[in-house]
Order: sequence, then C-alpha cells, then structure tokens
Amino acid sequence: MNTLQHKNLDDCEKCFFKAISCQYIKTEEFLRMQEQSLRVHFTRGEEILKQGVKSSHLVFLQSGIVKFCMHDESGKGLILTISKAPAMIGGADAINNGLNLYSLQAVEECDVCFIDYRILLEIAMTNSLFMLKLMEMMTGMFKSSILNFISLAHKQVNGRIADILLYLSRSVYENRSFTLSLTRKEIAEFAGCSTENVIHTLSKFHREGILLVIGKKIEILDVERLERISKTG
Amino acid sequence: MNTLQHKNLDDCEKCFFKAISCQYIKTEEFLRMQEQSLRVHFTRGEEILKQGVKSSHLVFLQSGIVKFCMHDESGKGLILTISKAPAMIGGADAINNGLNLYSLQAVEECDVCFIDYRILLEIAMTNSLFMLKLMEMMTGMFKSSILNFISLAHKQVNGRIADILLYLSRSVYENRSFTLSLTRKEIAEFAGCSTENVIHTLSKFHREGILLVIGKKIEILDVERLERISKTG
DNA sequence: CGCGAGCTTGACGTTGTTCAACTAGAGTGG
DNA sequence: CCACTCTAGTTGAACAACGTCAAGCTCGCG
Repeated sequence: MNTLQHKNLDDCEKCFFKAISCQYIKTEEFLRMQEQSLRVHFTRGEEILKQGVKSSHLVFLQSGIVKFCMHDESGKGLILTISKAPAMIGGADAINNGLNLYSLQAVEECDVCFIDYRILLEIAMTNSLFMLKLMEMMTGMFKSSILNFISLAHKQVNGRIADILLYLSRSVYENRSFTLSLTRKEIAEFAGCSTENVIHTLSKFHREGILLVIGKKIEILDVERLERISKTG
Repeated sequence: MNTLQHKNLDDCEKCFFKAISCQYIKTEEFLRMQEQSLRVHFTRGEEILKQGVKSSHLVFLQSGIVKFCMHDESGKGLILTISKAPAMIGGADAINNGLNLYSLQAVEECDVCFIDYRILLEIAMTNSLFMLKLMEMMTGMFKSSILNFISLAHKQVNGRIADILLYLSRSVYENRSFTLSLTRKEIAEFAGCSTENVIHTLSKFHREGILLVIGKKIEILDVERLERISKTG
C-alpha cells in the first residue's frame, strides 16, 4: 500500500499534535500513545482512509495536502473539502459509532499519523482539558467542511469556482499565486460541475484579467473582483 | 420574543436530555444545571438562535420541528437541515470559539431548553463518560447536516427533491404520508432551487404516480421509484 | 367583499452538461 | 530515436436543465 516508516522520535519531535497534546498530558502519556501509533507516508493519489470502513484510529495530517471525498451511488466522485497540514483529518467517527463518513486521499506527498483511538480515549478520560481540546479539534474539522458546503451549495458555477480559488489561495497554499496540485477534474468534483465548465470558467477569468492561468500555475490578479463574483453567485 | 415558561419539574421529568444525562451524572448535578436552564416555547417562524451571535448555551429541542438556516450575502435564504425532537440542535459552537454558525427557526410549535454552557462544562469536567456522550451528540449533529449536504450538493433538482421527500418521510414525520409544515419556498431553500422548480417537480411526481400531493398533504406512493430518482440524480 | 400570501402554470432566456474533435506532454517499447 | 498510446487539458456546438418573469388561481382573514 505504501512505505511505512518506523516510529521515529525525530519525526514526532516537531509534531503539531504532540505540541498540543503535551500542553495537557504528561510526556510519558504521549509516548505511550506514540508507541501504538503509526506514521505513514503517502504519495499523490493514494488512499489514506476508506469511506464505510470502521474507524479505529484518529488521523492526523503532519505534512502535505489531502482531499476529503466520497463516491455517490452512480460512481461520480465528489470532494467535500481540501485540507493542508497540520490538521486533524479523520477519526471523529470513531466516537460515534464507527464507519468513516468519507474517504481521504493524498493530493500531494503526505505524512500521516494514525493514533490508536482506544489509548487516546483512555488518556483523555483521565484528563478533561485534553478531552475538551480533542473535542474542539473534531468539531472544527466538521465546521470547515460545512462552511465549504454553504459557499458551494447555493451558488452557480462562477461563484463556486471563485470560492474555491479564494479558499485554495487563503487556506491551502496561503499565497495569491500557487501551483495547483489538483486536476481540473478534481476541481470539478469540488465545485460539483463538469470538467469542461471548470475550464471554460477559468479561461473566462483569465480573459477578463482576474486570473493568470498557465497550466497548473494560477495567480489571482484581482482579488476584489473574485470576491464580488463569489458574493453575487 | 416569546412565551417563557417557568422552569417546571413536570416538563423536565419526561425530558430526553435528562434521561441521557442521568445515566452519567447525579440527579442533584442535573438539578443544578436545570436551575440555570431556560425552557422556552416557540411558534412557527420564530427565531430560536441567531447566526453570528455568541453561543453561551447548549440548545436542546424537546418537542417540535426546527430548521437550521443561514442567509448568504445576497440575502437569499438557505436551509441546512430540518430536525425533529428530541435532538441537540445547537451550541456545539460554544466549545470552539463561540459564534453560531447558523440560525435556528421553529417550523412548528416547539419547546426548547437552553442549558448554561459553563455549568454543563463544569459538570462534564468531573465526569468523562458524560463528556464523551456530549461529544457524541455534537458530532452526530454535524454529521447529519453533512449527510444532507452530500445528498444535495451534487445532484440535480429531481434527485434533490426526492432526497428531501425521503428524508422528511423517514427522519422527520416518520410516515409514508405526512402534512408538510414547510412552505414550497422553504423546500426550495432546502433543495437550493427556485420555488417554481419545486412546484414543477412535485406536480411531475404527482402526474407520474410517485406521489399523492394535495396542498400540504403528501403521500409517497412509490418509494422504490423515488429512491431510484434519488440515486440517478 | 376585497386583500394578500402562498401556490400554480407556461413561456422564454440563461446556464450548464454532453459530446465529439483536437492538442500537448509523458511514458513505453521496439 | 521515433512511433504509439495514454492521460490531462481545451474548444465549440447542440441540447437539456433551471431560473426568471408574468399572469392567474385559491384560500383564509379582516
């Protein structure tokens, strides 16, 4: 499936999840968790988590970019959201009942930690503040996908693409200019429209001087106009 | 704003939230929470919670049906989901940072409890199992709206209306035949389409023998066909 | 009896999908 | 080193889906 690195203290030293955890729990508790955790490297296109499978681990993204996706009954793909590291990206389902709501797939090279849910819970049970923090991270995870949906569900394609570009620029690549790690087809699955429509819209924005589009390289030239398009739908 | 009933032991006796809570916490702890809680009655159209306002209370729906809604920049309404009692309907935002993501509005006569978040948290901090249960209820709340979105975001109107009808029938009214407490306009805001389109689609389903539609009264005659429409988009 | 809100219908233009044809780069194998 | 093929991207045209508009309907309420 993919190269599995050994648990490596060096990797965990600079870990964001460790930093947060150790504000609340003792280092030896973290190490106990770490022993039962897996750190795995994924390359573009590999599946990190599979929709419908029982989730027994909390999933934390150390580096890279992932997509949250689903396949509906007709087989068409569908992207819920895109997240960049560091972030909690899965496992909240473990709390409830257990089946993953969505699949996770690497969009770029990724490092991912799978943290054994039982041990995590065991530790969290003795530490309310830590539990609260976990809760916060999980609801935050849901929140961001809901916000994405809201911006997408009731607008037409111009506005949706504008939203996606603004989102990618602000929250993923954190730059007005970026090199897409998504294909046009993936953008289409994110926007809920056809690939051709994405291309038409991108080249329209390009013609109108809102964007600079050269293959995978995109630069937002006129942020305000893009925001206006996002608002007017 | 609305008629405010006094805290009434009788009302709380049959409360679902109490039943769940008291599996984990002591009765006197619950009573302490109850003292700082408000039970409020709402009638159709009244606003229970306002988007953007700081949330300081957990909101629990005792009886009735509510809609989760938002207003986008252009002022168009937008319904995230519909929930029936008993359910946790708001306040998960309190954990995070505080502003309500969405508004809540009564669709029918409703009884709602506002539970002071600080006291709830105080109690939950001393009781991990209770905290875990709360966490479960909150993630469940998000989950249901995500599931709704998924079914809606990437289908065309036929499929979306079919989904909404199936959802209302199964999860809200719990009957193949029901009397809508929503207007066509509200269904349109749920489905993300125009009011006219809702009407066209409903009467098409009626003509084709899938539904019986007489004003607000709807009966699903051919569940299988409706499911097929939901799947094929 | 008249008014207004919600509902219904059909016509028409816009938006978006589908299809088919074409281009460009990246392997692959002889 | 050159076909060959595969995938991603691009373009335009035809067609279907959907929103908008305008008109009329129905029912409840004053």
